[in-house]
Amino acid sequence: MSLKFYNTLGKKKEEFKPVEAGRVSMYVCGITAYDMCHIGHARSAVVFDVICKYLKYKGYNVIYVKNFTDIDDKIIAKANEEDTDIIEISERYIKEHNKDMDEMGVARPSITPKATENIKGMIRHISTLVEKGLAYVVEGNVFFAVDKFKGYGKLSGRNLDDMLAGARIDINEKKKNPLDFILWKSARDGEPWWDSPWGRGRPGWHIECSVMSQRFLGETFDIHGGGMDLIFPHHENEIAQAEGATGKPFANYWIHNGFVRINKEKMSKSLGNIFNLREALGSYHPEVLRLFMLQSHYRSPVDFSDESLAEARTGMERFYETLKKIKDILATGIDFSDILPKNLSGKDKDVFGKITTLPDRFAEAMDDDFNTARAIGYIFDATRLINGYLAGRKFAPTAESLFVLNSARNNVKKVGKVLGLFLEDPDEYFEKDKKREAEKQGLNIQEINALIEERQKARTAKKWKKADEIRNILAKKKVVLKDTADSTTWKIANLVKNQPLVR
RNA sequence: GGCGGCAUAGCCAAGUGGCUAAGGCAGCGGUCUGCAAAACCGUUAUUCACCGGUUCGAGUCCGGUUGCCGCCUCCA
Repeated sequence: MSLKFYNTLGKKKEEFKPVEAGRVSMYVCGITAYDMCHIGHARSAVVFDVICKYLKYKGYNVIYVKNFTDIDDKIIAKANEEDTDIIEISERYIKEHNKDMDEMGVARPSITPKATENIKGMIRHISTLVEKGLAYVVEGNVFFAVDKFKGYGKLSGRNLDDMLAGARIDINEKKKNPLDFILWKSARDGEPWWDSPWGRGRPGWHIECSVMSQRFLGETFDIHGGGMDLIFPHHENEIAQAEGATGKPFANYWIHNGFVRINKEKMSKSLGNIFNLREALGSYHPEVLRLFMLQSHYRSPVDFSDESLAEARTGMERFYETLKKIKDILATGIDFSDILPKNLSGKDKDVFGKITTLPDRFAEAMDDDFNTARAIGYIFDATRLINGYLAGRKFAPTAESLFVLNSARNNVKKVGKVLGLFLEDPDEYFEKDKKREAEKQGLNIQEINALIEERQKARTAKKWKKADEIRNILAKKKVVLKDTADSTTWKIANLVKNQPLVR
């Protein structure tokens, strides 16, 4: 099967052909380290995490580079505010970023370069552009001359004339063309600086990505990614810088993820609706957040709300309920090590046959522009199949059925791993969920357990009235009980609108 | 002003020329259960914003209309 995905450069889905067979080189624009991550950073990270994991799942050897921007106006401003230096600021937020992303189940990229570790490379690159006549120096600043690079605009689908006609370009006296962008900024007082052929200064924003990607991946590499907002000007400028210097194609494929909205509004600082990732992780299991994000296509906008996240929690519960049932049945310890697929018959054979197609269906969906939404649909199908098998009157734990359930679980977990889902032990998952929800809704777990214990006594004595009374008390607190023959488990129902997403 | 995207059931959401328009949530009916919960079964879009066109055939392609959104300034 061949992988196709949407290439922003060609504006259509294209078959993926790596530069070097069996290897994929991928660069994604990371964060500017000056503040805590929000849910939008998380979406981008999850999207490219899944893409990277899927490429590996397909057998590619993937080198994934994601940078940290650690020199920038906002970092400098923050450092001044706190009377410290940019290193301390960027190191702090890189640490926080890593902490959050680790919790989100985002695997660390192969290489995470920082801009300040690549200044020499940037200076060399800028020098090349100046030598080639693509850049010019004005009072210690170096600008890229946009009209000297004929491909300018090919990624974002613009042309210079149209852009010049646009009203919102800041006029900088030093620029020959208002669309020219800065490669090297001369240092102002109190700013960090590096020596360069043009005097003391620091790099412009775009140059770092051209230089760091090519340093680790070569002049031409496979995939370059980032958020949709980066298409213009950032990625357009990266192409101009890189191809201008080398004369060779830069990245062959460009992938851009869609944006996050909060209650149907754009998430932005001015609207004050930034959904902080640390807070999100306090309110929702990371896999709930991932499931929600991955149920939409990566290029579509995704709209966070407490309702939509509550729905995702319900969905995640469904998966883990099934995984829990399988776990419990497997715990009976019946030995199924001698069972072969050809020994199966009837329902066992039927379910086994269907469940083993899951990885193929998963790959079919993922090969089509990383269609995680469709892939998740197939996992829901598989879940219903397993639950139906388990709920059937004829179901009994036998060597054959344990063999089938074990295969089912392996298949679900195999594809789940690519999406970063079902990584938790089911009992762990529900324990964590209870704790998190109890805290969110101000409930005391000890109290709940005490009431359940009291009710259990009533139940064994068949005092149903008393048992129902306690059920009702708990129901008012959104505690839902689940009775089995000799015990009771519980969970907390979704309580939407109690907890505003963004305060 | 320029460039681009989206519009599919109550809600979310797949679907990019052709078998019955995935899947989830919510709802309803049933099975199971002391009662519940979960699960399962059944049910919920003759129709894909609207109007034309291309085609044997369109949610899917083309043109237009309406509505929503993003980028063009730092932004994932």
